Amino acid sequence: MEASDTTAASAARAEAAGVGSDPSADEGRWLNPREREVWLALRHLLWSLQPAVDRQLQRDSGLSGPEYSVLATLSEDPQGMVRSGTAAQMLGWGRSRLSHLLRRMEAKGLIARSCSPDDGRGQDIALTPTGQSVIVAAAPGHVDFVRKVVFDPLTPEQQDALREACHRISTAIESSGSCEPVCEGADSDCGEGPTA
Amino acid sequence: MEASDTTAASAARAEAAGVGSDPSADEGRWLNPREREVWLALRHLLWSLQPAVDRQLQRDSGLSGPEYSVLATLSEDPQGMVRSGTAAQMLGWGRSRLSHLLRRMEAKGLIARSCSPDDGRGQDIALTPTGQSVIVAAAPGHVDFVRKVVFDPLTPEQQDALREACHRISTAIESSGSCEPVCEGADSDCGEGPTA
DNA sequence: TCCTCCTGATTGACGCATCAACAACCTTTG
DNA sequence: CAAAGGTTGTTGATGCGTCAATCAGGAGGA
Repeated sequence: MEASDTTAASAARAEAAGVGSDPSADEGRWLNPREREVWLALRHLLWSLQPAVDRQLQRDSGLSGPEYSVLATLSEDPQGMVRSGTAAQMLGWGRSRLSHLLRRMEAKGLIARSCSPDDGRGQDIALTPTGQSVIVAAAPGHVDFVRKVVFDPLTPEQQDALREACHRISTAIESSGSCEPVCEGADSDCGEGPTA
Repeated sequence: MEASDTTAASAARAEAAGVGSDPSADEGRWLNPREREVWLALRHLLWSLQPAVDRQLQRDSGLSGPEYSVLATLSEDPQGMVRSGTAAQMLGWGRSRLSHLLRRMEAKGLIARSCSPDDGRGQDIALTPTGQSVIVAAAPGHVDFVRKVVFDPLTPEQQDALREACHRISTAIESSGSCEPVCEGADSDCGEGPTA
């Protein structure tokens, strides 16, 4: 199984080595065994779910996870056309990240970029027919996969508990400072389609 | 908030566009609103927790997340020295990934590599004094951060529910095929120190 | 011994994310 | 109108992960 890193053994070793800080001071310090199991389970999920989703998309549709997210975002828009910055906000990404990705996706013929008529700085991102057919073909398999790995193994009560826990942790992260990319985005409603 | 991609609206649009597959056939199809909330919450966590942990480490200790994991793994070993392949297995990583990372870490003076005496192919990875002091200095802040964002906002019952949900999803992923890197690893016990 | 096969580890190419400039374009203000 | 300042988006450098190819060392069989 994976290495741990949050409990007491190596702390003792660390302090024995003479560099650790005061053992009893500061916060609650190391995780107890029960907490450690929680953390390991969560970290394991973190390390496996996203790659698994990406793999499924790549294998079945030739799309990377981020590419799917962009296509899905566009496909959900009534206009089928979104300002670059708006898309970045909807996705909770930085402009730079989206720009790099859009360049690659444009080269693949998945999306098209055009200067916005009303604001010369803006870029309108639109789905090409290719992109349209790719996302439409990819979505059902993606949703099936999510259903299979996330929803099928959990009871509705467990699902709700998971949602609540995720919310609480996300909130704690946001109020802890160390975030900008994901947290800056608006908390408006979001589309309803083949969400990545 | 983020784009969705797993529910019905864009499906309708997709099918209206004439490329979607049979609407009523196949599996359970799109997520309902409740499920969608669960999925969005989970995905939000996926997108925010790992980066937040990485940021904290980078800011407070100048370490990347993976670097911390490697140092922690080494610091937990009684010998303070681990075979490269063993470490890869403990971390649930591919050899290649670890090799690239070790090269960079060696350049920074965090770890040292030496050929294994008994098996000429093997590499013994050891903590340098620098690496030792870096991990010892980094661990408390890392654990504090994990405690603050994951454990403080949850009741013990919620923590257990989270653990259970993570386990179930991870299991589903593993039995769904699309994984190798994380899942190949042994499920033996794991260390106890400053787990990343 | 020599050949084959397996395993351990490295390398190079590529996709992707982040950060720090930078360029282009509004918009506000004097 | 013109200068200042804020947006919007792009670019280049760098770090990181994956994949496929490769090299080096060890183990078993003729």
